[in-house]
Amino acid sequence: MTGISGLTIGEVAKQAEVNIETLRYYERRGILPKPPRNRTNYRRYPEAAVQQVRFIKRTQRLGFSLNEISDLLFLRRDPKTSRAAVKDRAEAKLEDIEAKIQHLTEMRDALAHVTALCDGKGSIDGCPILHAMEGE
Amino acid sequence: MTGISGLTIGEVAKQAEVNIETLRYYERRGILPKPPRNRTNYRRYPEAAVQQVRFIKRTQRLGFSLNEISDLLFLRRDPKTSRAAVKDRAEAKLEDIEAKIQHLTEMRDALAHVTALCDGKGSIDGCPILHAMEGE
DNA sequence: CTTGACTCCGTACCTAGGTCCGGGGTGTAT
DNA sequence: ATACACCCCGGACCTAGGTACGGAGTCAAG
Repeated sequence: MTGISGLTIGEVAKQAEVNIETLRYYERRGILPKPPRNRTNYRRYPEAAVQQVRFIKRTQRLGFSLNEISDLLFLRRDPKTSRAAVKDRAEAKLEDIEAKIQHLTEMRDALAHVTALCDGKGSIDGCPILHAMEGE
Repeated sequence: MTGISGLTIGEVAKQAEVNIETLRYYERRGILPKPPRNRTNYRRYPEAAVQQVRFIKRTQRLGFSLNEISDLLFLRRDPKTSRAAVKDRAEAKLEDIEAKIQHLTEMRDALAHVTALCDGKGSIDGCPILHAMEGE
């Protein structure tokens, strides 16, 4: 590596625990700022890049998509943004997640109901689970 | 249409409330049996096809993927299959769904926690939600 | 006999979030 | 100086479950 300081893509990947390809993908998506390049066109990331990637990953774990994270990052860059705007995003996402939980809970209940019909004995012929899936 | 009886793909699609393309897709996937063709190579479905498609859709709504449904259909075709085999699939799927609910519930709690940090007042600078997403 | 709706087929496209490939250049330790 | 790890890039590939396209053939009604 040339003397100029900064982290290589491999170092960032390792520290942030993501794949190198993921970093290049985020850059293409515009979700991670393009880092400066050295003499031989290698990316040289500032130390902060690791934190930025961790932010993305943490926010993803809270249920946000990359598009939504991108949106949050734009908000963050604009000093005119109010905290309420961020809070709104968070609350909307919370509702999203609750709707998903609700949906899965309904699926679980329906499936548990169907599963309970069967004592697990006998041949498939007349299987009450399949029967339930077939009929109304 | 030629005199030979049976439903056209459009009729099945309409009755089963799916897209025509979906029926052709299921056929390619091997999840819906290939129907006989008439003189001009049009598919002529038996009446039962509508029920078969509805079975697939209902089972999907219970959380099964098309591969898993395919698997269930193979089980159903084999008279040596025990009901226990079907019940096992159903219980495994139930666990899948419960794991998903668990995961989403953790996400929801974490996000609710973060959201509660913010009173929605003030500018984005120092926003406690973003702050929480940035730090540990 | 023509028109409009329906069907055929293979293939491409879509979302989301990456991951992998291949051919090339670079950095460094021995 | 040579081996080996690292980096560059564009583009293809992956899962899942479809949906859309486009050109050609067919059907039923008027």
